[in-house]
Amino acid sequence: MLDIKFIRKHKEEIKKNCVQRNIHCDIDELLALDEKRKILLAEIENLQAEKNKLIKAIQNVADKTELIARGKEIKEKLDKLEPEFKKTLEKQEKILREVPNLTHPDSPIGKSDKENKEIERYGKPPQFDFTPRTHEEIMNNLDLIDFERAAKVSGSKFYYLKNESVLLEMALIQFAFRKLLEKGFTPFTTPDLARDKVLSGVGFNPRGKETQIYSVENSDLSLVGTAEITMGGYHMEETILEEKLPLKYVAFSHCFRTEAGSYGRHSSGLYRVHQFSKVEMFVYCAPEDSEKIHEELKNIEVEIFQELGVPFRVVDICTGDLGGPAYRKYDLEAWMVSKNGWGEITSTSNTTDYQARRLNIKLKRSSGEKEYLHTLNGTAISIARALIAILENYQQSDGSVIVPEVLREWMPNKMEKIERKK
RNA sequence: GGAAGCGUGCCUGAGUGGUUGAAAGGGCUUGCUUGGAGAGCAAGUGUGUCGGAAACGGCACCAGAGGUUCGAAUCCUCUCGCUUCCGCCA
Repeated sequence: MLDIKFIRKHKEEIKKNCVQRNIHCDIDELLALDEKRKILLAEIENLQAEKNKLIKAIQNVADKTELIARGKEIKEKLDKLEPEFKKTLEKQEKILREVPNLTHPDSPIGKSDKENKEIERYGKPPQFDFTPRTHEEIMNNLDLIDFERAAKVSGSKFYYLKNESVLLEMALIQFAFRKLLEKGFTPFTTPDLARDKVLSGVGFNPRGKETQIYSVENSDLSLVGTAEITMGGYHMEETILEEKLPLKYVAFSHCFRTEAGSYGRHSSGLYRVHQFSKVEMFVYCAPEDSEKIHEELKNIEVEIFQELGVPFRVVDICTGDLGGPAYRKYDLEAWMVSKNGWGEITSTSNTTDYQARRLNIKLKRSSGEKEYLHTLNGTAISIARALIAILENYQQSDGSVIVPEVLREWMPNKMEKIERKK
């Protein structure tokens, strides 16, 4: 959420930003509601001031009937104005929540992911001297996954991992946590459900039409789509001392996505599923540090996937593809046989104070001044996507798969290769 | 899940309808005192929002949302959270 005062002062800039980010919201309507809100507020406050004076006066008067009558009048007026004020405020906030964050000046301008800009590339897409398999074929062949029975138990796009893929998942988690611990991050596991107000604070719309979020009936809880939600909510309604920043957290959680409306983007296998595990980085920092830390998060992701040894590139996400909260976003995209191209494996965003304002998280300077802090998030490893990248890039002509060297220490007997069971 | 109790400022804690934005103590800040520290003394010490160049002033806030009343931290309802007891359970 942006500061309404900022929007008042930079109306044209905000409108232009909405257009570039391909988000439709009526800024004129927003400002009109804001004006109305302020007028109503002034009226209400004047009445309340009169009321407060009356309350004091009434105590020193013998015959209270006249003043009580006046008090009743004031009350009636307030009873009319207050609901109107509330309604106006709600309308205003509804629009305000839809206004996207400002955009980093270097973010490429563009309408869709086609205009994202590649800024770095590591490794080369593998040259196979055989017909490479998709991860789905590999996993079926090596008995690493069971979609059919998951469909029976939970529905389509759910899966059981099985055999070595389970071990790989745990190895990836261990690998990611050790890496982040070395870099001074504090480890967490988080709840997999969160209150709707946390979801919307972080920037997710839990119960809208096109929501990606599963909600629990008869409760205000939803299954989290990412640990960004629980880690962003972690410090909500708090003020953090400047000297404690930055707070660097790494969290494991399960992630649940309805993938509603994703039919046009059909993909088979593990690429787009209803549930997966993820190790997520989340940072709270002072505003002046967020750009630098965003680069750090990107570089950590690069380091992780370089060590995992899969070919990938880094893209700078263009305005039309940024989503609401992000000021700037980088994705890592690995080479995938199943996509015959690049597929997203991580994403890191600088959301500046957009989430912090909604979640009411401030920092207190040593001077005593308070302001909203900045939040950032980034994927360390998203297991399903990482499995795709590893299996498809490490596959051998005989159908086996080499285990990336950095993962072997977490595998039983330092397993080097996943082979077909006898 | 059942029962009971509780939720006040940075902390402890008073306050059960009216001059309480809120006693008292602690903490913290500043000044005095001291060779220095401590003790002591004095003053100050919330947030949000609106108006204002500022000084300052209005309004709101005693978990949150509603209600009763001329008037609510105080009464009523609901929600959230915490504590204790019982039940259940990985």
